[in-house]
Amino acid sequence: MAVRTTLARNGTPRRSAAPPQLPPERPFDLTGTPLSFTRGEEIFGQGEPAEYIYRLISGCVRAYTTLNDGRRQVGAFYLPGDIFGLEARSVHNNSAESITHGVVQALKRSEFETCPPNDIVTTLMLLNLTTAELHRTQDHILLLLKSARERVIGFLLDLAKRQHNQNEIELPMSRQDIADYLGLTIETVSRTLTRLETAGVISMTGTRRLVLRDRHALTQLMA
Amino acid sequence: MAVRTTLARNGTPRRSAAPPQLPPERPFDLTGTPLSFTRGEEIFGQGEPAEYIYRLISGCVRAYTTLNDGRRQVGAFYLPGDIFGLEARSVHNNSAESITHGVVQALKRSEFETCPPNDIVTTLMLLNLTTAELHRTQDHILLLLKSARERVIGFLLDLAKRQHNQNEIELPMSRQDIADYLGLTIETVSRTLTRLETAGVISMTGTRRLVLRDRHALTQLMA
DNA sequence: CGTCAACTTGATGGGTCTCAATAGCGGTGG
DNA sequence: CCACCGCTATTGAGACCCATCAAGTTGACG
Repeated sequence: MAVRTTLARNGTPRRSAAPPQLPPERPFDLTGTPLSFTRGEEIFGQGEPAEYIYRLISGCVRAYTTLNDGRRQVGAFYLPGDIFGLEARSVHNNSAESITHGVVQALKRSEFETCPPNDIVTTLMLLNLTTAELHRTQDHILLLLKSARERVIGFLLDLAKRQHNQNEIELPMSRQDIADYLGLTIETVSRTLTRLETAGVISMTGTRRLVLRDRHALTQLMA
Repeated sequence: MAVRTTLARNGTPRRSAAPPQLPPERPFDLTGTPLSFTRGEEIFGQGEPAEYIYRLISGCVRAYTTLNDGRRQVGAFYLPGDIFGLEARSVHNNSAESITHGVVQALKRSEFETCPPNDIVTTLMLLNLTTAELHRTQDHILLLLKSARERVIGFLLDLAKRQHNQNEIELPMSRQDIADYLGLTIETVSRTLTRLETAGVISMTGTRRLVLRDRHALTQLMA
């Protein structure tokens, strides 16, 4: 079995902002207290009580699970505008870390989940968001069934769509992050990118930056 | 890439009971009109409007997605007591078929989702159920990352836990179903079961029936 | 007992992992 | 400004696991 991915990280710096103070009874249109995080900082950890839901304002966040054999599975990358932390009931079964410097808004669950008057509207919104997250996770499963090339292409196309659907893509995450998201090794990710570039369908304009040269060919290669 | 799993099934028999008539405004403790399904019958299909949520009374149900290349991914097996159809927003992105003869209760979403007085309590329950389904899906991803042996063992242990946690397991589903759930081929599933039996940790007491002989060893093999 | 589907078993090849070395990049200090 | 360092990414060679193709076996049912 595969045993090599990112093992337990060396140091996990702590939160860099004051604990959140949110105005009560205001759902997602609120301008809650922004929390600032730097590269590699943990936003919440596996096993911690799930008091908040988060909306990403800027930067990029990875949600991941650490397996008992030390491997890491990245469940999702979140980009500005995305809401995360929904998978939790009472405690988080995921960890979330900031990949870049970034800002998130935190929203206290207890303040709109249980009792009226916030009631139905917010809870239905939560339900919709959670259902959307469920869809994302199911799509992720479908990606994991495919070949390495298809996984990488699927990842790039998804990222392009979420980054204003342009052909220039920023990769805020490392190769290891991508590999752990796609269930591959960094070597396979790297090789696959090289082959795609050799084939002329993408161009690497930096290790964390690339251009989709031939979207039609890319979608063809997904078959 | 893998291209061989179950292709589009030959015939899909239609529903065998009258359209559901549910007493309005009663959530999950209701005794709704039971619908009867036979082996291979479709309960709902990809793309159909998602009017109902289902609770399985007896039998076994598979939820699956058909990919454009003809492959099939089984997302979940449901056993008596399980509630399914939650992944849908307006239309189903999954199909659900009865594997055995079975009975389900259907519950109309529109009757408790939108407006009071059913409001908060039922919607919160829906939210909890959907979150639980999200967890299941995330666990499924973790299973798909492992080796064939680990996937099969994980599948068996999960099934045992859900079947009153006894050591005798019924397999209501075919090898193809298991393979499509685990992202393997039927040959690999079959071989893996044979090897586990040779190793003495399980005993096949029929093609659809087996006994866990050594749970400790099985959990060890999961690492 | 014959037929068909489901399952098992075998031989082979390919895709990805593993191990290992090299190259590139960003930061820091002389 | 450049040399050095550490970390990340790339590239290569070999091994292994699982898919594929193909044949045989079992079981259900008329």
